[in-house]
Amino acid sequence: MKKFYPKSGRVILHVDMNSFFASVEIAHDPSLKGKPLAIAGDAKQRKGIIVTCSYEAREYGVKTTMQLWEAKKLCPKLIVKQPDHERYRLISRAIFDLLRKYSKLVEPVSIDEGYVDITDCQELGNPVQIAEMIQRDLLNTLDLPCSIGIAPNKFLAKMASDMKKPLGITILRKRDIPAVLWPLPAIEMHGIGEKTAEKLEAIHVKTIKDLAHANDLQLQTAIGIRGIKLKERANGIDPRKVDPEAAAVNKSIGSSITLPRDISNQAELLSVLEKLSANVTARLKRKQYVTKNVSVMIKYKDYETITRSRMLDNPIVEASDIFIAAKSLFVKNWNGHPVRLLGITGQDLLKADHAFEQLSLFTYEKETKKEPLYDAIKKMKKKYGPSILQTGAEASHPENKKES
DNA sequence: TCTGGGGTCCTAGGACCC
DNA sequence: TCTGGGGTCCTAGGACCC
Repeated sequence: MKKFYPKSGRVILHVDMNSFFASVEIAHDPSLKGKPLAIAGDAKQRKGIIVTCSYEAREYGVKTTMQLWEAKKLCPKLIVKQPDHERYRLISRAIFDLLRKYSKLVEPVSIDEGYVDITDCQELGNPVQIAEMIQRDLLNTLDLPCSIGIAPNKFLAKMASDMKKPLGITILRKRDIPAVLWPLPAIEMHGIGEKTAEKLEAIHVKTIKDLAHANDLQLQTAIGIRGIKLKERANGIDPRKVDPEAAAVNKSIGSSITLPRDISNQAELLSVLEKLSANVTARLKRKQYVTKNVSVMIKYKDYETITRSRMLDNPIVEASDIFIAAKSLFVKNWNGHPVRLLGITGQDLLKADHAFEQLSLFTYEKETKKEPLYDAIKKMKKKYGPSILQTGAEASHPENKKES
């Protein structure tokens, strides 16, 4: 069989679900098939923006982040559904399970896209055949369309999956770069947004080709060290590995809400913070994290936004602890003006079992010197749940030894 | 009648230490 | 008697992505 790539090269797929939320709703309720459908929040709650929409809706000019009223003006027959994130998460899990049937090297990037390294999957077929199988499989078993990019690295695979939608399969080889990638405007590149595009424009970098050939020093002056990385990518260089573990680890977990109306009453705002604390706590616990840093975000009526954070002496996870930290940050930094949005984020996360090691040391040595270590451990278990791993100290306690 | 909510990564400046 | 140089940690904000 002919090889698509030299033996030394990698073969990476980027699988990108097409208008994911809308497609899930259509799969769930086939009567929506072929109709203009948009997923949007409740306009009365000031959340009326289009999150995703079906391709039929796109034909009317409906786009993501558009105001709902605007979309309805463009497409009066637009069907609108509120997002059902629970369902999307469930389906997402099924998608990645399906991908892992083809290769263990699957790295979810977001709820609806991920990379698959199929370098060592030759026995399944050539790369295009594998992509076709995956695409068919997703369509047959979950009724969901996707686009797939095939390339020797992540960046090119990502760019490739974007080129044909819906239900596309696109190969982007290194030798295709000058003809296929370089003519695109720089802002089309993954990693370049509006601001960066403007700065690049100022040094006459308008296309990906311009970026690929740009002067290093000029680039660095214009957009910093990132510029060099982006230039490498523009030249088709991207050594990042497909890392199945990467997505398994959270760096932060937060919860925020745009209030139904602007609020300047402190008691009301604090009660919102309390709910946010409970939400963050629930999610930290579900994923077995504790946090060493709490940050509060306040967006005022005029969209001015501040974030204030603080490192904590001890990692925490209880809603009451998070609320205390958030409240003190809020009270100290709120300027009294009407608030549009509040958010709380736990940053510097630790896995609860790992945090426990730190905590026991800290607590034992600094706070509860008198307390026997195994009593401290019992408290920790009560606080963080039975999921906490046994430690050497606990295992060696007489009470735990009689079985051995 | 003002773009939601979930994230990641990077940078710059100050504090502090050696 | 004006004071170098390096390193780490922490905080705030910016940019980007889906």
